[in-house]
Amino acid sequence: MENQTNLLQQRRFKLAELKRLGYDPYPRRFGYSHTLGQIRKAFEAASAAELEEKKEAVRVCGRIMSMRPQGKAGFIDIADGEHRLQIYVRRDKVGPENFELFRLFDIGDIIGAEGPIFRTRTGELTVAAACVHHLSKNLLPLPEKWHGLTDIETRLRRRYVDLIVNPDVRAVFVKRNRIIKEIRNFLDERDYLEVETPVLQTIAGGALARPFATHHNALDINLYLRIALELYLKRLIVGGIPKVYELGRIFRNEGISAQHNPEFTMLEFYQAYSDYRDLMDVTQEMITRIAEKATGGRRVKYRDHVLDFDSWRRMTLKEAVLQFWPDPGTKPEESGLADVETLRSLARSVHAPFEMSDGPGKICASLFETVAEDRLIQPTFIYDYPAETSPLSKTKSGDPDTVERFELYIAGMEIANAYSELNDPAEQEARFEAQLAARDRGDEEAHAMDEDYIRALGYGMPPTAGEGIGIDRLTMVLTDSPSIRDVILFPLLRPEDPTA
RNA sequence: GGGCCGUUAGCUCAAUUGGCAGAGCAACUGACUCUUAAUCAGUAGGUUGAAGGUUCGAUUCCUUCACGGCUCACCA
Repeated sequence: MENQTNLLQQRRFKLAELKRLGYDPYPRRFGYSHTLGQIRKAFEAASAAELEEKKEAVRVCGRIMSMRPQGKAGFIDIADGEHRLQIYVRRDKVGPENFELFRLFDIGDIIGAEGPIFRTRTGELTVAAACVHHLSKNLLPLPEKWHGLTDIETRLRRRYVDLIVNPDVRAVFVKRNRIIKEIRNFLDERDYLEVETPVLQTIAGGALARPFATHHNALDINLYLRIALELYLKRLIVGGIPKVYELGRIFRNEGISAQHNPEFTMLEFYQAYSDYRDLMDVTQEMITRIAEKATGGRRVKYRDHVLDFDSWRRMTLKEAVLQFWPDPGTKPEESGLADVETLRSLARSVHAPFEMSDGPGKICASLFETVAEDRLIQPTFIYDYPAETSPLSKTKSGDPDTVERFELYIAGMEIANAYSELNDPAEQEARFEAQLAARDRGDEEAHAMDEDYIRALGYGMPPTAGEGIGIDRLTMVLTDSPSIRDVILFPLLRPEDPTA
């Protein structure tokens, strides 16, 4: 702590020196001629002789990343987070007064420089400073230049420092932005209308999850932060908007892990006159295009795997259970996956969790998660889910226990979830009643009754299919990121210990 | 929430069985006008995450707590 105080004092002293010498320590603006990227683009190809002939003067600015002083001269590297550029400062070029200013510079300071572009003997593109400017002071020293900042906790808590010293971090978030832009392009081209629906809701519906609770003072009502976008978007389908989407933050009061952050970004899109099979085709086209645009190809490295977006698979949930069954000796017949007793003994044999109150559908879903989910590395649609776990989905014709629903798995993670939307208000009401019964039995994540949503269906909703895509997880897959924290700039952490 | 692991200088890391807390970079002073992990000489920097305990002596062993990582549970 003492040392940090010393470092701080030294830098504060230099700040005072700037003032004493008549400089504004925090000037208001700096007019630059080029960004560092523009410098690279404009001059990277030019030879030393060409640059020498043109002597093109530039004004550039950025943060000092390293300094190599040499008595009456010195080199500094500045960076803007993406590009670096070397500045060469000579006392006989900038003059004694400006050279004194240069000598007050610290690594981490924000500075400007003006002068002609040239190449050093070693070929490095460099600004030969005619004058340097101090733009902002670094009081807290940056991490060292070799190992940088690696401590995960510090990187997340001080993401600004992480971004300064770890260029890969910025690249991830640039790619995340490209993914989101490409989603909008894809949907906008196809005439989906982007909308915004309430984050604050009196009933947190559309998914099975525990919500965050809050309170509105003037109305004196309890509210929840939304756990899904679904029910409002389907109200808009009722309202006659046949293709609609929202890209927004949702909030779930659940555990935190490498795949879960309490707030995360979801795309949900709905289209009338379609069913879940139509959405599989749309999804395959959309995800393949995004992968290609964001990564430059259809084969994408993810950890130890190469994901191939040219070979998608489709299989039912039951087929997946059978295909990935670990022990040939106990491998069940497909018919056995409908009988509760058989399912219970199968679940015990592979240590799949279940409750005695669970029906066959729920146990079958548990079997899937235990034996198949991790193995679904290549893009795979798993379809036909048990009705028990899907209160908003339409059942398959002739099979009331199965719903028209699929999930997309990539790299062992659930990336998307879609279904043919239940649009029969009477059946929807009955499904909500069944969820209320589950809630009474202690299931905190069971869906709440939403009378207004039933009423909306009462006005008539066309046959509709809808889908949610987890943007954070999709970004993980396309940026080779092992943790969701790598693709969220400021993931939720406990507050720092104030006594530390 | 459970289990395991971690926390030492601003950053990255050492420290023998429990026996003087150290290095590199950053910083400070000096030298150095084409360096790029610049170089050379010197200096300073520590309540070892916090609080207790055992001990002649604790970075090291024990207990509790804080924060983080991995993992399981839950979920997307």
